[in-house]
Amino acid sequence: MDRTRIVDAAIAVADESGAAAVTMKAVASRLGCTPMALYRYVRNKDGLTDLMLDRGAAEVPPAEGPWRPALHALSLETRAMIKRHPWYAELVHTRPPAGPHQMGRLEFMLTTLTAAGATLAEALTYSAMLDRHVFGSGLQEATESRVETPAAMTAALTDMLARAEGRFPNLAAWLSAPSGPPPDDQFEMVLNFLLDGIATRLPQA
Amino acid sequence: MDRTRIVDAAIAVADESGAAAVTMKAVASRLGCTPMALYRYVRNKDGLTDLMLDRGAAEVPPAEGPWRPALHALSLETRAMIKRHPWYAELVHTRPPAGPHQMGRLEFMLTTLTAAGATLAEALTYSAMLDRHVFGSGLQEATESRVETPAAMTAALTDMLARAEGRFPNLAAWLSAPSGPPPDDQFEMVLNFLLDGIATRLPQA
DNA sequence: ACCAGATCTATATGCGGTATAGTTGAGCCG
DNA sequence: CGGCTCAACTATACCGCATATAGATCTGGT
Repeated sequence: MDRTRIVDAAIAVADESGAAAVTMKAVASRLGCTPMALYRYVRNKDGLTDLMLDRGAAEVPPAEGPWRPALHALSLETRAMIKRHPWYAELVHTRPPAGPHQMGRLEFMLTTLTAAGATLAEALTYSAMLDRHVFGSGLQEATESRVETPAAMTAALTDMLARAEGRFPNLAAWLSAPSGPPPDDQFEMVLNFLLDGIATRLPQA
Repeated sequence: MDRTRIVDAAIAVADESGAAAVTMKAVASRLGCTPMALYRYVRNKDGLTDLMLDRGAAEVPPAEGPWRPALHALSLETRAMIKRHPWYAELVHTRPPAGPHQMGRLEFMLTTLTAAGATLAEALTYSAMLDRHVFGSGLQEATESRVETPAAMTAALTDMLARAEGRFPNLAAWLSAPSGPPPDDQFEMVLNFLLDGIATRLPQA
């Protein structure tokens, strides 16, 4: 029994049942021990969360090359990681990003952007901006897939239409016939908005 | 005693002590009653959260005019509301936006964008994108102001530099001398990136 | 054989939300 | 005016959570 196995178990629980299911008891019972046994290897639950988050960050490979394709790839890789681990988007906002792989990932973004001519402060702003998009999209999609089950949506719709006769025509129209590009395309589009914005602020190469 | 007073009390608690401090007991004791008394007026804690969120949305005035200034103003007004109520950014991701004022706000964005030539699906995509930025920025700033107290930052910095000799030079440089534009300017910059992106996709007027 | 420390278990505390079962008081009806 | 009813509120209890504290067990070293 060691840290690694505990984090493995915690991630397994989270992958299967969501961030809220990660309880000390759940992790312990998956390892066949008592909850208190975990505390020999982990300071407390926040510490376990930190380890989970850093493990997620470790799954994101950096990409070499010019800043734009590199950051584009990093964003997609991060998004892919979040798709494998939807809990990541729920937890990342609850803890500071102090794990070594999390810091390594940020350091990579900073290096890439400063190499392209950004100041350090600008690089941080841009990195935070990209991460907000990546994590925010992930969180929204995770939330939607949990909340917008057809039954709930239909119920909400009926309720709303009944109560607010015609006050929300656009909303009602969309709810009665949801449409739009798939999430990956939306993600890509906004990512390009952001990268375009960065491009206009970098010194011309 | 009625719903209004309960939501007032809950918001007061959250304004003073953060979202986590909003407990049924805390709200009740502020009203001088027992926690169970609240359940006569509120289905459960999620219901109270919904009411708080809708009250926040009610504080955001819509803006008339062409789509770009209108959405720009709406974003700034929403940001201003979040500054008054930092808990908003923490809670908005935990519940579906089903309150009437929340729906009204979204309906306003959809109306504005479709009037400018966007399809309904595009309008939803753009609205979600803008909200991600507004709420994400708010959340990040709220989190930072709670976590990045000088003491904690210095501790983390020292720790990190000691352990990871030179592995994160950019990060270390910034932590030892934080710099950069104020949050409002960063917010404004990214907002303009997003509005620029929308502009390129709308049919030319 | 025995001790010390590491590892794990058992138990208990306190805080959440909330179900259930009173209790109280105001109005109404005979 | 006494008693009924119902709404509003309180008291208590339960469960699940993290985790403090105090054992128990096991293991290697002398």
